[in-house]
Amino acid sequence: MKYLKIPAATISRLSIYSRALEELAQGQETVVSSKRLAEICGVNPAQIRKDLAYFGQFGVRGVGYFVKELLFDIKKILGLNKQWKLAIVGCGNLGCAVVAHESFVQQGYNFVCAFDVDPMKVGLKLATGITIHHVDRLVDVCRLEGVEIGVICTPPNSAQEVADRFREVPVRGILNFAPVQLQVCDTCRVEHVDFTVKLDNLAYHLTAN
Amino acid sequence: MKYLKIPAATISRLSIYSRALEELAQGQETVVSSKRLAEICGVNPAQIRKDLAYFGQFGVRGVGYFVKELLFDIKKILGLNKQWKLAIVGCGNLGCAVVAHESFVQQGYNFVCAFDVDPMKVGLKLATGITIHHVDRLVDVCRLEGVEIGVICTPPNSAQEVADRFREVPVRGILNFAPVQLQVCDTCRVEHVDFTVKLDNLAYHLTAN
DNA sequence: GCCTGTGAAGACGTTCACAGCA
DNA sequence: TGCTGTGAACGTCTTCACAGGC
Repeated sequence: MKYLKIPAATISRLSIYSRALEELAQGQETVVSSKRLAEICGVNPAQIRKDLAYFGQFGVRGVGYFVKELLFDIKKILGLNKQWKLAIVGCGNLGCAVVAHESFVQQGYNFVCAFDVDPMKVGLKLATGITIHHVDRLVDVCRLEGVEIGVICTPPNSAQEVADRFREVPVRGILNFAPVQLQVCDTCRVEHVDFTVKLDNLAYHLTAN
Repeated sequence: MKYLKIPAATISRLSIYSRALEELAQGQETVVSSKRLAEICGVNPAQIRKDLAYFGQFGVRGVGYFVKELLFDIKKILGLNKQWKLAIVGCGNLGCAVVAHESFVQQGYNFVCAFDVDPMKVGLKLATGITIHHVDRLVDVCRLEGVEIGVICTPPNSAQEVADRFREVPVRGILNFAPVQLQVCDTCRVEHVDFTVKLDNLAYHLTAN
């Protein structure tokens, strides 16, 4: 596996395919062609075959792909065949929404601890039962719990500080919801969920013509 | 303007540049070079110059760009020199977080109405003062308010239905937070904010080596 | 000397078209 | 016949390198 450089877009699409396959599996479908899957996901059939080809041969010529098998294989490629331990920082509406996000638990993403700066929130429990710690205890608690991925849902001006603490843990991956570019070291990967950029894209395209 | 096909990535970067310039302007900086701006945004300097070149000439050779002027120009390009009217559907944690998102108001994005299916929520007011309507009234209220962009924060299984209603309004842009591929007509543009895909990307890269 | 603006080169990703196989 | 797997063609985006101008 992974002999070649895999396009970033391929990984994102695998995630989409996995979601579509999950639907198909629930609908009792056993086989799917690249054409069919492509329609569901809104991509080119050749794209799907190429994406999969980076990782091996999963289909049967003249037939298609077995839904459950392919789903299993894609999840394995993505690293979803294990439980991930996550920490959330910032327990406002957004933080709560993220922790509660149903598809996360289902995919093996477990929030094992939560942090906030607000003394009023410290000690309270989130809906999932985890207790909110003060952000000053981030490094200790994350080490203790074996956190692998940090999620930042703080206001923009404290996001970098949080990232620095995550670095100290160390945490190897950060999902950042704050609208700022984070500075991190090479051993830490950041994925940025940026509402504003997406909205600006809409504004541009609705303005353009 | 817009003589050529503009790469989608260029538009997203303009949004990033605008954010960085906003920071610089607040820091009382009057001039910035493509090199400096590139460092802040984590891109190649030539990239910035190329991106801007699609829309005209904004800099001064030997000097750089005037921060405020460039900020103004980029905002105009993105269509942020007007107020946008948005509607939110789904007033759970995520919906509330989105409506309250500070940078939105600041950028001219105004939520003028809100909807939910839950009868317990209908009639309540959000923090910003807007009243929650039942989603059955979506088409009427959106027309009345002149909504231009719809934001979907519902669970995945009702997202398509909401998109269909938005189509009836009609709304020309949708920001979708639900983890499903929406089917819409050509005249409506969808931007998808997909947490799960981003997390899966992290999982993949933390697993890979 | 310094920094923008830009054609040309290069890297990258997607789509095509068909060989290979059930 | 039908659909996958894949080299080759194509198109797009990014980076380089330098001319142009302050």
